[in-house]
Amino acid sequence: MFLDEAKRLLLRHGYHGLTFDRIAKATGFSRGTIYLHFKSKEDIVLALVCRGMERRYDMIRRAAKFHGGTRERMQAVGESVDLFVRLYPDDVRLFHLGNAEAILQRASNDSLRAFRECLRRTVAIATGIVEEAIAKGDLSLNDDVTPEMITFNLWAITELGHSGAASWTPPAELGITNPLDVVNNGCEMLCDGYGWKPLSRDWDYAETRRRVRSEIFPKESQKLEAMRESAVQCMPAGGS
Amino acid sequence: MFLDEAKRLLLRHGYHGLTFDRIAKATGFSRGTIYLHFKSKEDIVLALVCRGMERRYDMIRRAAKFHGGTRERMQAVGESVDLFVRLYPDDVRLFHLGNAEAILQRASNDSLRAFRECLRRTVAIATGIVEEAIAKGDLSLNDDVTPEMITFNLWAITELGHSGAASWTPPAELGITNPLDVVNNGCEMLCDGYGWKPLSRDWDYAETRRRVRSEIFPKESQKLEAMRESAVQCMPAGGS
DNA sequence: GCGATTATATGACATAGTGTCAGAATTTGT
DNA sequence: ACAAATTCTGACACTATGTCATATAATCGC
Repeated sequence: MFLDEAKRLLLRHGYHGLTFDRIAKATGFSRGTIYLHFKSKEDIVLALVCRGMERRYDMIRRAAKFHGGTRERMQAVGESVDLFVRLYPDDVRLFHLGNAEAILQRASNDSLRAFRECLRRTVAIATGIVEEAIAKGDLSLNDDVTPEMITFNLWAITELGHSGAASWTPPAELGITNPLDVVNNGCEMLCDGYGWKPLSRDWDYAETRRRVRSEIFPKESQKLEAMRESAVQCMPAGGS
Repeated sequence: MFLDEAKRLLLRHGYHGLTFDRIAKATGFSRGTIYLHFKSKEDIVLALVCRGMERRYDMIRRAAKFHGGTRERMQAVGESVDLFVRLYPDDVRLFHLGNAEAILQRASNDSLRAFRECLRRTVAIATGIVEEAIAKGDLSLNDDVTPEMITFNLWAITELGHSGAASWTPPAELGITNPLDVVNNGCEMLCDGYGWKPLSRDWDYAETRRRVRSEIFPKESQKLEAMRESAVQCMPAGGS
């Protein structure tokens, strides 16, 4: 498929290295043919982003069904994203790459709509959990605070942390050694700040995360373990 | 200057609308001349971003000197960024536009270094305040939490909130009506979560923000007021 | 099986932007 | 007033884009 080849080229050569000519050469079709499927190269990039976001959405949706308290379920959502980032770092890089004006400006309306729709659905899951927490009394907000605000802030920490993990400007260069831990800690502290019960000091959320992995994502966790092992075998003495 | 014209074109026509030809036409110089100053159009964009970031850095530095407790000073930093976003929304849009692989991939090493250096300096101010808070006992962190982590999470909320405010994908489309309030609330709750004293329930941080405005940014606040008034006069009945 | 219709694929063409460089124009120093 | 240094130019070679008349292949009715 065109998309797979485009993804390969994009990851290998970066945005400016992805051209219709190259995709044509690599797939054996002519340039004109590819134009029948995609309006522009930016359209291809956004299509790739959408494909990855749908996969992430599926994982988040599964996580949201975790059997536990509302804050545990939000934690499960966080854990699913963590897992996604570890399993598909390439997709995370694409998310960041695609979320730029240079791309969105030229993408087709259809792709753009699909993209936004997927984002909306994804965020809605989190907001649903917040609303449930309010309904159940685990969380109570001031009048000027909406459930969407909590989602947005959790989302910001998560998104920027993971973007940075994969490709952001000064990666771990200054102070941040493990972005995934930072994200987790930030979300936990933010929920504590909002007084979302049970607070982190009253509950072992690390244990919750382990349960999420074993109960909801056994296959994914296993795959991750396999990846880790093969990575260790590839470079046993550590990098530079 | 080339940069001013480039900024105008970039804001009006977007990334793909900015070309050397247009800058040349608009400034009266030839294309070749502009190439003597900038390696590529991406280099121009990054130079614009740097210019704006230096301005923001200056405001943040001034804010960090606010006379008050450590958490108040962090609040002052947040307020300075809030002010910056309101005063120079165009620059915020450029930050977001420039922070993309499509740009960074092609920028010159010099610009890139300047860009990172400015970011580092800016973030360092915040981290310094966190460290001082720890030293003074206003804040105490678990062993596995570093000052940089707090900075990073505050930064994530701020950056993404403001990016969204100016140009991000689903703007206020779903749930978020005033991104600046969201950012402020998120930072406050995050600090509360970390237990940074005095907690928001024990201190009137809205009053602190007012003091920051009048004591450190009187001119800027006045300018903002003037902008608000002229905006009201331009469209007195409100938009669609 | 066969002609007709529809879907899919092609590559040459016109257009637009990039980056370079030998040499022209201008400024500066004396 | 003249040479040296600086600044600027626009034509050139190149790469990529997006389009479209035409060719090829698949599908369908019979």
